[in-house]
Amino acid sequence: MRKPCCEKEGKNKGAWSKQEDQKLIDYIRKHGEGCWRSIPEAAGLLRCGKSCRLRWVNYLRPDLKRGNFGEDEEDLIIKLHALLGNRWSLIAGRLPGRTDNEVKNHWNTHLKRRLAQMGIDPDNHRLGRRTRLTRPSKLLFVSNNHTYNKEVNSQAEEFPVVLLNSATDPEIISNTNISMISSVPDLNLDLTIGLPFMESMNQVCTS
DNA sequence: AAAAGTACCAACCGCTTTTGC
DNA sequence: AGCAAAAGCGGTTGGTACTTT
Repeated sequence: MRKPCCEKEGKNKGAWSKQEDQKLIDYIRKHGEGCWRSIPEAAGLLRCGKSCRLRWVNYLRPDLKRGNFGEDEEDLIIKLHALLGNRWSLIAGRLPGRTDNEVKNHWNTHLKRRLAQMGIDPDNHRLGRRTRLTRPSKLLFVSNNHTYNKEVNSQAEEFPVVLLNSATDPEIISNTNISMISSVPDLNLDLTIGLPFMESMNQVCTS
């Protein structure tokens, strides 16, 4: 049986009070983010270190943006999720002032549903069978170094970008009427993972 | 006006990874 | 190299606010 992360008897749980927040802020301003396990006692808090860290990282940090997500932020989350999956900390790292928890919550409550309504499977970012060929849409392919925009059906209806992340996706490309492939600004993602299907994408785009 | 349903998000839990000895 | 402790991460839960019936 795994030991609890810390001794929890006598510790507070649940929502943080204003006083607790202030104690943590004051302590970290004075001493910085040292050892989380020792912070509660040093700061005079009846919380475990883990809870303190979470409260600071997700809510109290001064560099947090808060508020609604902008369209550009949502686009970026969708793009990054297609590439990285549920790697929330990596995704949040690309969104200044946003936390992994915030990004995860926003994905689960807004973006996931939005994609599903568009007929896109939010888990793999692929169009569902029924919608694939019947709705005009704009597809965006992203690799480490390149992005490719593609309109399907040539009708200019504005759809948010769709990302494909599987080696089997070029099948979609060959089955649809590509009217235009154009380069869009590089995202400078600096990602280390490789996407094998991009080789065939390059062939499609240059032929 | 009240009850039921839904949406949102802060916080927790437990597993994995990293760090220090 | 191996172990334990600490930190980090992602999934899930629970409370609250809002909306619908």
